Amino acid sequence: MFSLSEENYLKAIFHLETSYKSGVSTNALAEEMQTKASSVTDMVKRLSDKDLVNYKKYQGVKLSVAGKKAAIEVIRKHRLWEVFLVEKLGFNWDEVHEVAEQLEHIKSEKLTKELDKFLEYPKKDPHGDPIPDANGKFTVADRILLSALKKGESGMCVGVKDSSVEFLQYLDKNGISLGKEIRVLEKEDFDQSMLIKMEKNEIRISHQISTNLFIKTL
Amino acid sequence: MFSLSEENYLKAIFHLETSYKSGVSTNALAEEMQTKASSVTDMVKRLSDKDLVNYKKYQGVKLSVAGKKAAIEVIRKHRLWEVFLVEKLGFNWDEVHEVAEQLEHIKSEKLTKELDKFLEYPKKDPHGDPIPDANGKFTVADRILLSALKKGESGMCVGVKDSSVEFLQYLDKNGISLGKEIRVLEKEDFDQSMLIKMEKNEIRISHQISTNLFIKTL
DNA sequence: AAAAATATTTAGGCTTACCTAAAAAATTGA
DNA sequence: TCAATTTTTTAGGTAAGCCTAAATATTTTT
Repeated sequence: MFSLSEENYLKAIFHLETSYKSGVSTNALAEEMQTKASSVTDMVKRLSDKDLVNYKKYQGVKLSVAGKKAAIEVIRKHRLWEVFLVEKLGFNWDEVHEVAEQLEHIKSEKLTKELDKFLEYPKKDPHGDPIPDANGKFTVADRILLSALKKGESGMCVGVKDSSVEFLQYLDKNGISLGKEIRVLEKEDFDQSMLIKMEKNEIRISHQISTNLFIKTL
Repeated sequence: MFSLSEENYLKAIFHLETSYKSGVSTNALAEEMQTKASSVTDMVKRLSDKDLVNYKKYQGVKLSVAGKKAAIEVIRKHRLWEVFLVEKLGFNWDEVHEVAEQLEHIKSEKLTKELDKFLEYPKKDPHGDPIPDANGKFTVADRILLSALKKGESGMCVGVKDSSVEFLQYLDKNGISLGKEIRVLEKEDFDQSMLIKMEKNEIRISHQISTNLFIKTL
């Protein structure tokens, strides 16, 4: 079994690997883990000794097959618990992350399996991210950023890229939630801000907002 | 907040205090924690520095008010999670302890509160132990050991003293579960073994069994 | 291509929570 | 009571996971 810290590193590497194709750099990992580069080098060596990552000095890390499996298992648990918190305990989507960060480390195959069943095998977490199945399989839905839509185009809001409390509360405040249809009424060339229409409301949003909302075109 | 290890020590001291009136001894704590006496001395000093226990060299430890509050909070979470596992996820009563040992350390007041509500404020865990309320209040039901019953007396099975997998599986195998009525048909003077009647069955049980079953006389 | 800047690793320390071995205190019992 | 036994504490060490500061690689800039 893996320690809490090891699991968090594996998860972080997994997330960073989607952006950094050729190995995750020490600094990027340090940033993600909110720690110092020297601590990262320390841990990366330990993970490498356990064959959870492939690491060559000065060249960043990549998850091994075993490391990827472990990372996906943690992510699966994280997202299942998020669904539990929202669907069963009435948490709001901006309140679940911190608690799920703890729950994701509980070690019990039976617990994960039964929780999955209890929740009726959900495919997405409350932020629209896919939940890996018991074999670690999951498909990233074909979705694009709202910022990629042109004036006049529309789609359905299906996920958030940033799951921070601040962003989620901004969305709540503006009535933006998953499943709603969005139409781009105007797009400003200067700062990429948009005027969008959701149900009856017209909202002006900045580029930072539109690059953190996933849309599925119909 | 307290570390996982600190919480486990507080819980252990709490449980031992019910037997050891005048301070829990270092060796007893070491036994309970499955560790060495020297490690206990180490930790007890740390807990004392944090005013969670009162400790004087060679005189054992007692929980302070703060320590007792923390211990009860952990026990409350442990027992709520046990109820969740049995009632919602279909675990058997012999499968919940190990997982609850992990879940009891999750830190989120909201989670505990909402879980309690979701479970409809249960008063007892699957082993018949009382669940402290949000203020740490709980009443130990008036219950006695089956071994205290005399020939011809009867009562309802309301709890187990030993929650080990082995004991619980023994009970399952013999059809003994909480809520059932037990009548003492015979009691052997020599070894204190008993012949008991439960529903239609007569079962012979050893003293070790009867001293681990709690009974409520009607 | 060399200098400057940046990224990464190494060296040495710290804390928590454990360990063994030895010392000291408390208890038991002859 | 005082010697033997048991209990508890102290001393010194270990591993994980973090830190700072210094050294070394790599990359960028000129």
